[in-house]
Amino acid sequence: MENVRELFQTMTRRFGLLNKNCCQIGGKEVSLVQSHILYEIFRNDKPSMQQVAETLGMDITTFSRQIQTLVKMELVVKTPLPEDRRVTQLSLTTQGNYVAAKIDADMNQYLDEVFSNMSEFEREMVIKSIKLLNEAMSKSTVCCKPLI
Amino acid sequence: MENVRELFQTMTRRFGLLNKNCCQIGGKEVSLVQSHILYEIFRNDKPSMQQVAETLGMDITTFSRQIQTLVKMELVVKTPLPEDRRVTQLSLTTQGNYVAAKIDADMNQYLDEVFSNMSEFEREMVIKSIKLLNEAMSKSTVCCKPLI
DNA sequence: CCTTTTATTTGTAATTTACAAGTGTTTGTT
DNA sequence: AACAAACACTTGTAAATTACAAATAAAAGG
Repeated sequence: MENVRELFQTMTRRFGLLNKNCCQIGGKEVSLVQSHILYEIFRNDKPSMQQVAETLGMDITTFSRQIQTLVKMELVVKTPLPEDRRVTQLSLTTQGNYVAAKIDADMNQYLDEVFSNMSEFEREMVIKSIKLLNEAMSKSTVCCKPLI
Repeated sequence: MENVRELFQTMTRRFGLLNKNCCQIGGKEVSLVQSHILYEIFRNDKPSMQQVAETLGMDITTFSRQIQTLVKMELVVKTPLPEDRRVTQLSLTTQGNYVAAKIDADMNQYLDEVFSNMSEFEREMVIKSIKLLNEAMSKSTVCCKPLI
């Protein structure tokens, strides 16, 4: 069997590199971590700080500071949860939404381009595989539990 | 078509998380970036600074400082290339080799576990898909050129 | 030679990170 | 109701990581 780790290392590195470059939108410079945060707020409905921090595997104090930055950048808004005022709900501003959507679109465009180098059959196989992989990883006991 | 980006985002995040946790070996604490550097030196034969930095998409000055750290940790050795003394060849010390090999083994063990949740057929499909994906990404013009 | 290019390093300063300790809020116990 | 414990989040602080600009040192080109 070939070197499986190498395949994965190459793949994840390529995605990491991509993300690094694709986050300067409309005057706002967004870091890789910040784009991940925006993405999570984008796809969840008013998640709490803890929720997002845990999903991203970030230390909560680090996360707190990142959110402060994003609030200053006017991309994110914090509102206390009425039922439990310890909890902070996160949501995107109009601008934050725009930035998140733009990153999403760029990302999808890139993926489209990548897939354009494949046949229909291959494309479906790859997508099926990624799904399988995600499921299998979520079942693993080694580390990085499900988290979604 | 489903949300392809979401699949990829989840996948790469899971791998990122994994790497974060799997790098404390024999008294040495190795960061994610450092483990990537060790890996590249591990699998290439005496690569130059530039070579590795470019592969990892790192700024050369940042890379230079990381290498300084790894040299201090006695995991990496720098030797000037005789034919061109501007160039620095990188190699692993015995200890560096041990650390890199240990991370590699851990990583492979994790992947084995992940694959154990699949059938033989699925496993082959997934591996084939990752290969396809790497090829397709290397052909993309958007960003992050081949790099290997 | 002497200028230019190339590979790497340092000056500097901002950003990111995380441990420990703190604040404010809710829950549980009596 | 009162108080301790648990919880969600924030700050103090200090180290690690990052990257631009400028410096060094070696090779290549004219």
